Amino acid sequence: MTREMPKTFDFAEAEPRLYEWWERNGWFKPEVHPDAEPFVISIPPPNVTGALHNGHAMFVSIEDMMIRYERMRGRAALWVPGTDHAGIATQLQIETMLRNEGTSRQAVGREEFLRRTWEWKAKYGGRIVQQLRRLGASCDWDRERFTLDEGLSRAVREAFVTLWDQGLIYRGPRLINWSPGLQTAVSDLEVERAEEQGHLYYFNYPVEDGDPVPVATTRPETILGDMALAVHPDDPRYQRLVGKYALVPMLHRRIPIIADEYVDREFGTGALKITPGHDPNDYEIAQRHNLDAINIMNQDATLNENAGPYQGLDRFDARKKLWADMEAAGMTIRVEPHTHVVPRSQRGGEVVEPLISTQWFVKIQPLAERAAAAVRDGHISIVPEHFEKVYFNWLENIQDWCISRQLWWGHRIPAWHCGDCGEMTVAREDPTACAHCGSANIVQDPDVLDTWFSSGLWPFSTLGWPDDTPDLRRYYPTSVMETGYDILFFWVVRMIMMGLWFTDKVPFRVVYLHGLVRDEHGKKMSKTYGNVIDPLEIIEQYSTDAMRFTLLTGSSPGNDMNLSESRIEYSRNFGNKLWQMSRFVWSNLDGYTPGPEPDVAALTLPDRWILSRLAGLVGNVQRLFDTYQYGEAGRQIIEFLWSEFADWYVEISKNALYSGEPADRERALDILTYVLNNALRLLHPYMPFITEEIWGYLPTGSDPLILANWPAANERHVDPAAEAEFGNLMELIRGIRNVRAEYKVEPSRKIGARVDTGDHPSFVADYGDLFARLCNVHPLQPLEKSVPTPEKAATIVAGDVTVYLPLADLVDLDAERERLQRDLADLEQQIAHTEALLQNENFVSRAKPEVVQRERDKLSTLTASHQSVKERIASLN
RNA sequence: GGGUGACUAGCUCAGUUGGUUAGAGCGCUUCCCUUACAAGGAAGAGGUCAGGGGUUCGAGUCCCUUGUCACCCA
Repeated sequence: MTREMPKTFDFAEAEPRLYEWWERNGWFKPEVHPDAEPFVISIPPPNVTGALHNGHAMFVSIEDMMIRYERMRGRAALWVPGTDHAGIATQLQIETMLRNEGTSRQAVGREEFLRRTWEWKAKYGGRIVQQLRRLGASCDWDRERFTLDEGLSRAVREAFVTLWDQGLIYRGPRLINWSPGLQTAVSDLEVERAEEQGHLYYFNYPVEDGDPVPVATTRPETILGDMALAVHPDDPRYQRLVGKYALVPMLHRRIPIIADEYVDREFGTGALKITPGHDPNDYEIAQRHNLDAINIMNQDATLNENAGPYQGLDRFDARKKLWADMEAAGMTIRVEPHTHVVPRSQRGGEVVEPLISTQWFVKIQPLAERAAAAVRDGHISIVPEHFEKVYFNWLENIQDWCISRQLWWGHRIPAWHCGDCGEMTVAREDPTACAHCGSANIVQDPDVLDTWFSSGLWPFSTLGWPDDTPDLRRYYPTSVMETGYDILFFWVVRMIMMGLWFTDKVPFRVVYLHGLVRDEHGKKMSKTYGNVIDPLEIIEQYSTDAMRFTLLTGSSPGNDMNLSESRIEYSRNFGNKLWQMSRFVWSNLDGYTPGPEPDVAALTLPDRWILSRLAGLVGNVQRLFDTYQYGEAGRQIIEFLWSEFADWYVEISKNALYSGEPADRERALDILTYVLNNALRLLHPYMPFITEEIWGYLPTGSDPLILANWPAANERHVDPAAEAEFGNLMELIRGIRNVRAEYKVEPSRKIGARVDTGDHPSFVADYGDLFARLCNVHPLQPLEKSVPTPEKAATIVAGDVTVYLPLADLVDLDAERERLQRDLADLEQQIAHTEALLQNENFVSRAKPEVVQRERDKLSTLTASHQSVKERIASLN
């Protein structure tokens, strides 16, 4: 070997270097396998001005693993990267910036505001993308897209105009969620509802020609918008009132008293004020009873002219003032503390007001039906499967989608209002005249589209749609959509709806959903708690590989993951272990040239054992990858490498390496490099950097690991007999170590060992050295059956092999008897269990033959051990 | 109110074709700086898999049910 392999892996130096090397050589591009079947993922586009968090780290880890795996399998793997303009989030950032400068978006105007936002994007837009690279993301950066770039904007227009032409987009006044702070409508999904401590206000509602009715409300200011009082039709308390009229407090507006089964007789006073303009349930009741709705609120949540004397007051001030006035008028009864559900904006956090506003909507039902069918008919499958139920449940109850936002940062709605005829012109190209009357007096609608409208087109717009591009033809539909379950409705469902609608194809065949990353005790990470783990800090301290491996092996599909630093440390430790075992192999390579694949016939038992275990591992990993169980696959790889390869095989190989026999050395190196080579390939999608670096030190040929072939299980290496026999050896060795520990034999003290080899006449010749190395014993001495067994010796039994450790000065015969009795009892219990199983005719006849055989084999081993232990105890008595 | 999931070792979690004596990390006990690795090695302790019922030769795993918790939707 020409290059010295350092004592430790300098990840901080190597990770950026390797990434740059891969990218420079074009290995992230699908063209490395020009004629292969494509495998495509569109990245969930992060907010263009955002900063990396654990959610990003999670999806990058999973998606990069999928991409690297498929690339190694020879597919034309394409991971399309990009970013999202994130309307509200970005606009908020710019507004904050302007506020800090002492100005505002209103003051600078729309054009200047957009200029500033693009400026900001140019400055910070690259940050998140650089951070994705730091995670090792093997995206094809030449295909990077941004939701507001020219091509994607055209896609948005195409989609909007198509839906409009199909009559699936309409504009009109509806009850929507209004965010007063952001001054925009938001969709149902962008509103978060949580229980909060508030008050329930009881008061007497005046009734025309009658006694007042007690009513309770949580939002007194909405009294000003009341359009009815409702009672339950079967409520004897209020039946006589139905058909009469009530008078709105302070405004004296006359409103009907109606009967509706929606009213809960148990809640409050059993009489319900109906405010259709400011409550979704009231809105529905009002529609049933043909009641009008009036809006009492301005866009900034102050009250408007419909609020009479309260016009101009902020909603919460109005609440106080109105209540004070009612109190003065003797109408109030009492105020109780009350827990109720408050809707808040997902972004701004302020209380969202339901109010009636003219907005643009997508008639969603036809799209939703196709989306549901695609999953129902198996054209798309969701992993884990139970999310399919969640998906259907949501689609069944779906409401029309409010797509207009009163923001400036986003795709402007391609609709022009005519100042002359009042008609609307919706067009792909900016029109100069009204399509209806030809007037040039047209003005574009000021609203922009919901960000999710453009993200809904992402899987095909990024590939060139609406143009019929080569990329679209080759790489669409994409293969897997991998993202967090928290945006299943926001994004995944909309991509499916829009994909089917505009391309007549599913946008992807598989939806893989991961869970949320929480802190080590399952709490949501938040700055206020101070429990945030910053992925970039983790990467700096522990390496990208450690971060990725932790996320990938610590999670299972659809389940939240608790991320703890101790787990990351463990991943780091494993990386070091991998480096060290590789370095050991490397340090023995001098003069070695890899021959053809190891010839099974010439191999020793440990060789056959490790190859068989490797073949089993590869088979298992394949099965697990096929079913998206990446976490379990990773755990099996680590287990194999650490607990089997390093702990056993590498140790054993030292005998062959240092024996002075060139053939032995050659053979051991064949196996060591073969196993390591395969393990590195299995591990590459999890820990791309350290595996690639190690690969470079081993005789692995000229290809980089990133382009190496994914391993296939070698059936010729499967050797159950070797596994069983070696398992027996392991049991003996562990037994000897155990005895040494129990009798407190100093680790450095070499002790004698005599062995009754049962049916293995060559046992001592074959495995003597192995025992000497692994449990520090003098060369094994065979013991003939006819010769009396050593007196003062500890005994270890495994199957028909018995090892005696003559520890005259240490062994206490009573203790030894007791120890053997424990073993015996344990064996008897197991024998009883196994015998019972085998005596059960149903088991023998109905269980799979291999299961029955396994039990039979086990019983015979147990019986042999039992026999030996019993004899030994007898001889000690 | 509708829906979904979770409950396994002290803590955090794996455990998907039902099949050895249920595993890991951290923590705990004892010992060891053995020439790849103390970010390590060796030996251990620790669980009636939330409770109950059922299907099955066999259940942590499938079904029903009760309880507790979490999340989503209204």
